[in-house]
Parts: sequence; structure tokens; C-alpha cells
Amino acid sequence: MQKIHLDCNNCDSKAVSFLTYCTNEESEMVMAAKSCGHYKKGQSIFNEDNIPLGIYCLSKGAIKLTRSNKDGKEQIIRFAREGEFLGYRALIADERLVATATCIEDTICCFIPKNVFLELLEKNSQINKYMLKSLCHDLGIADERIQSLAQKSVRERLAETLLFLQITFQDENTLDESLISVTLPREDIANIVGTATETVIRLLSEFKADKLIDMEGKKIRILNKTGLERISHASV
Amino acid sequence: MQKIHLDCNNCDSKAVSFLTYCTNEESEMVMAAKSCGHYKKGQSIFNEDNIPLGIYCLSKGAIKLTRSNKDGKEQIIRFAREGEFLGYRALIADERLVATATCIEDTICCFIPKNVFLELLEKNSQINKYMLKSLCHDLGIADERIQSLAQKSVRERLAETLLFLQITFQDENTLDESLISVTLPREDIANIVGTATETVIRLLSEFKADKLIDMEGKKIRILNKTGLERISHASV
DNA sequence: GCACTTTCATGATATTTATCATGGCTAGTT
DNA sequence: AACTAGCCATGATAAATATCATGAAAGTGC
Repeated sequence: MQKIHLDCNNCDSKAVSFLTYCTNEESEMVMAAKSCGHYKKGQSIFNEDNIPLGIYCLSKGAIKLTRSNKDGKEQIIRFAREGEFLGYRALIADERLVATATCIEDTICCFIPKNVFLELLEKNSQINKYMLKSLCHDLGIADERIQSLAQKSVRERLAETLLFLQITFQDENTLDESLISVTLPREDIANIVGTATETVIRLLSEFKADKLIDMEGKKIRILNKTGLERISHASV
Repeated sequence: MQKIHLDCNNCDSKAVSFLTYCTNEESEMVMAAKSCGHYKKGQSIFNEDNIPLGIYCLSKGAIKLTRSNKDGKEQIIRFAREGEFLGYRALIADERLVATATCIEDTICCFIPKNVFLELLEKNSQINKYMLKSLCHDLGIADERIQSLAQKSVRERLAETLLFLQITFQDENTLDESLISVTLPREDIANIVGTATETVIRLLSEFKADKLIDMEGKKIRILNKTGLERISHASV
């Protein structure tokens, strides 16, 4: 990780995160306390089981949050992009980190120490509300995920995942919105869906044969969104 | 639902919920605004897709929170017992309810209107902290659940579920702690684990043959906790 | 450009789990 | 006591998915 310095006021992520609600004074406090760094694709920002020392703000790039089992097989719990925060769940719950954050692209990420964040949370009611609301929203998404994993087939979940990836990694400055702009190895896709890598590869081949998707290099293009939606909602 | 009136100060759930942090004045406000009712086993307290009008506080009994798919198959998302609250996730996130709350025992439950709850949340910082922390904790549990559903086999998840049910429905005034004190039909167990009812029945028979559990009427007794733990943690 | 490593792809096979079918058991009802 | 409905249980079978094996293709470092 290569250290750099960033000005929150010029940061892309300010516009979309709770930093919007900071007063000037609070912004100054955050800026004085934070430390920023450049991470390469594949590097991890924090690791499960560690004690959280603060929160992380993604200024640029994308990360996957994963939990590993005994055999080292990882499950992707969620993704985060520019403007999103990491590590606050464990911090607020006063628990250890239960997930590892790994960059899936080159990433710029700032660290805000625990006490600064907790003070903001306590003193600034807009920030407090924002966090509450966003936690509740995330919990709703997690519940949806639980239902999906419990009730849908792998085929349904893969279709769902492709649509999710397309939306999540929508590149606002590209007109080519049918192309999934992130390149995830098949193994990562399997670790979202909760299945074996070979199964993903096979089903992707089927989807391709059915003209639902196309492969352009490692990237996936969605040819028939409605078709995928139909598959994805077959049962749920 | 049969209406009754309850005094929060004498309520079992006061000791364990955010109501602990209410000032006298706030308690009065809650008491004046709330309405309480007696629900029979099987009755629902609220239904998915509805707009949340307030939150519900369980004074006695137990409920299951479920989400249904197209075919009407339900997934149990979580349980709530005395002292726990329901419906706040959707309320705070400003979304519709995504789950149905159904009593699995005769239940006494109070309704606190939206504005009263939101005011408490805003004015009382201890309550605010309590809610934040508890949401973060719940989100951690949801993430664990996601990993379990994605990576564990049905057999592993059933063992996990039995241990979970034993702890969750621990009756503090019974010495017989190896008996799972709640009676859930096999179908409900299947809807926690995320599998077919027949599969649960078959695996329970296996567990019984392996002397891991025993069946006493409809109730299940855990004979070998360590054995179940070993099965449950085989992979994760 | 060539060795080397990782990822992708596909076949063969085994295992797990779902589905369909049938019958027994139990609790509540008349 | 007989009747009925709703579980519970188990067998037979089918379908979905995992696992193992092998090779091709694509990156990566030197």
C-alpha cells in the first residue's frame, strides 16, 4: 500500500457518502485525522478476525468483502465502490471484523480512526440518520440474499448475479451499459452465487448458447436482460 | 387479535429492550400511544409488502419472520422472542415490509406508532446507540447466515439449526436445557435450513439413529451437542 | 519468444438433494 | 369409537450440483 494524501473536498466519494453532511469544522477534523493509500488489485485492506480500528472510505476502485471457511473457500458477502464505507459494522457493533476486504481493481482508500468516526456519529444527527438508514437498507438486502440462497437454484442465482453485477458496476461514463464493466474470475462469480467454479463455467456456456449473454474476452455482455430476469425470478 | 392493556413498567420485555433507556416522561409517552394485543399461535402480526406504521414489541411469546416466494414456499429469516422489536428495519429504511411476522406461540405484542418511535430515536441518544448497535449485530448475523447457506451442506445446516433452536428457545425456568423447548413442524425447520421437508425428516431420522438427538413427542432433545457441532462446522 | 502459471472449458462420474408416491400416526371432532 | 385432516415417515426415482480429471487458452515473467 502506497501512502498518498487526498483532499476530502475534491473527493468523488464525498458527494455520495455521509461526508456530505459534515460541517466545515467536521470536514477539517476528518481530513486531519485520516490517512489515505493506493492499493493494487488483489491487495487486502483489512482482514477478518482483526479488531476494527476505524473505518475505510473508498475514494476510487472497488472491493469485495469475503468470509472464508476452513478449506479456504471464500464467500463474497458484498461489494463496495467509490463513496462507500467499510468496517463500520464491526466497529459500531463492538465486534471483531468478520470479513476480509480485497481490492478487485486498483483502489484509493482512506482510513478514518475509530474515535473520529464515533464522534461524528454521536454529534451529527444527519450522519447518524444516514448511517441508521443505510444499515437498515443493507439488512434488507442481506435478508433478500438469504431468501435467494435458500430458495433459488444455482441457475437462478447465477442469472440474478449477472444482472446484479451489471447494475453494480455500471460505469456512468460508458454508453455501453449491456457490458458488465468489472472483470471477475469465474471463481469469484462462483463465490457470489455459492457454487462450484465449474458449475458457473458450464452455466455461462449454456447462457451463451441460449443467446442470453456473450463473452468478450473475460468480460460478459448481457444480450437478453428480460430472459435473465425470467430465469432469475422463476421461483422467487 | 384480542386487545388488552399493558403497563410497560411491569413488562418483561422492558428489561431487555431499548425501553430500559426511556426517561419517565418518554415511558409515559410510549404508554399513552401504544396499543397491545393478544395473538394466538398461527396468527400474523404484520404482512410483507405493507407499509410500516410503527414498530411492534413482543411482551410474551415468539414469532417467526418469513418471506414467501411465488409458489408460497416461505423462508424463515429470523425469530423474535420476549423483549425484541419487529418492523423497525423497514420503518427506518423508509421501505415496505419485506417479511411477514407470524406467532409460533401464543403471543402478547404491543404496537408503538411510527412518530413516537422515530421521536425516541431522534431525541434519546442512548436509544439511538442501542438501535445502531443492534442493527450492526443483526447485520453480522445475516452475513454469517449468507455464508452458511452458500457454503454448507443441508446436513451441516440442519445440525447448526438444531443447536441454534436450542439456544434461542432456551427456557430460563427449566433445568432441562437439552430439550428444544419450541415445537416447530418439520416444514418450519426445512424453511430455516432452506431445504425440502422430506430431507429434514430423513436427516433427523439419521441423527436419531446416530444417537445425536432423540424425539420426545414433537420435541427434539439434543443428546450429543459436540457431535452436532462437529457436523455443523465440518466445512465452515 | 519461450517456459510457466493461472484461468477457462468440458467430459465422466459420484453425491446430494428434490420430487413424487404411499402409508402410518396422532389429535381433534362428531 | 369412528372419521378426518394434518403431520410424520420412508421408498423409489429424477434432477441438480459437486468432484475429479484432462487439456486448451490466455496471461506473466524472464
